[in-house]
Amino acid sequence: MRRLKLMATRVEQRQRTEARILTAARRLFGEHGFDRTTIRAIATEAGSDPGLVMRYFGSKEKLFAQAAAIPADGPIEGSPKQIAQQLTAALTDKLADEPAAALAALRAMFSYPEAAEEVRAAMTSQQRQVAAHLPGDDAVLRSGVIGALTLGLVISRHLVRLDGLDASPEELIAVVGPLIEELTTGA
Amino acid sequence: MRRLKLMATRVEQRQRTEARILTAARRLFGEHGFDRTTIRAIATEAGSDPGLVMRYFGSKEKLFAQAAAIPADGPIEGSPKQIAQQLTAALTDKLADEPAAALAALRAMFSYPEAAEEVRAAMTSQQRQVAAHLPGDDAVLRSGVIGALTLGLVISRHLVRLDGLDASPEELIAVVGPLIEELTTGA
DNA sequence: CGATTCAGTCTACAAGTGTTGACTGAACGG
DNA sequence: CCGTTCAGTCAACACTTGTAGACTGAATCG
Repeated sequence: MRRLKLMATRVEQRQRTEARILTAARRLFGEHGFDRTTIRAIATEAGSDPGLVMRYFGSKEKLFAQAAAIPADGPIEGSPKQIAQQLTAALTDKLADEPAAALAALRAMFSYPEAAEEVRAAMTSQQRQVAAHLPGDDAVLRSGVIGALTLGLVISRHLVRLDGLDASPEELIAVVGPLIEELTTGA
Repeated sequence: MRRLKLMATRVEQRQRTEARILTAARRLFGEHGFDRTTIRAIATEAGSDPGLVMRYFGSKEKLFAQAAAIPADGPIEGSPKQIAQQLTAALTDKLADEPAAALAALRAMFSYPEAAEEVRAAMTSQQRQVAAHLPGDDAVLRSGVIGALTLGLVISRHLVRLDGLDASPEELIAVVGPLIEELTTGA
């Protein structure tokens, strides 16, 4: 083994660098949005080079697509009350920590059309699943309101940092949970 | 009167041109956000010239500040139920038409810090007013949720154009109204 | 070991940006 | 009527951006 302990094999090195770039990209896209985040800034934060970022990810748009993929929620099924519980649990997660990738997508959504489509697709898909299991002829509308409420809460807490929403996730759920249950059952 | 009927006095001409620029700015800022809207595009849409836009408004940021001012809602007062009614009425307006200025502020909010502060200020001010009139020791939290719900609905309807929220304002209010009343009274 | 691949660096370019300043002609005020 | 003001136009600037390509040296492989 001629290799020093600080060195690594090429594939390891490549993976590490790509990972560092992706992490930096998520953080910066999430903090400043798509347009205000430059390839140069990402490269600097990752301790790398703009040219390398381009070679590894092809373009700024492709890098964003990889960095800002929205993690899908689990499947939705069961009775309205069970669905309410699943939605509430998912919301608790979203309120608890700040998923950098989703934040990047959310922040970019309003200035970068592709990101808007990403968010739209994620919300529409979930909404359809939910609506299919709800009673009442306004099920689609009610599930849409659930989506809007969720979106508003996440944005208000993580992006706007609205006063009053900086409570613990449990306190928030104590207030919002009943609303969601009401929306699912249609009372 | 030497002046032709198509011509106008200087102040008239100036006011007209400024108005055309502001209208164009609102539309483009609202549609594409702050960064992706160029002074050149605004000038072209207004049938004017970039240099003129600069001379009249000083800078792109100042133009945005004038174009994207958020109209304040009326004062909030009365019993919780009255407040719920006032909030619901204000929400109906926001859902009915698309106020170009507010949309511009909303869309820019996530990539342009000054716009975020504008939205934050508007929401915080309203939230404080509301919370002061609500019962319960979680009044601040509940009024925050009202703000988040409102924000989520406006964004989902006008910016994301989520399926299911394209109902008439009355249908939407029929679903959301009870939630707001519940949040104000604290049931 | 010798040839090749490839991670990483550096420089340069073409396009687009906000912004400035000079210029033109018509409206204005005395 | 003449000098001044000012709306509107045009061309250029300084700068930043994404991106491409040449180059270097170490890891890889037969």
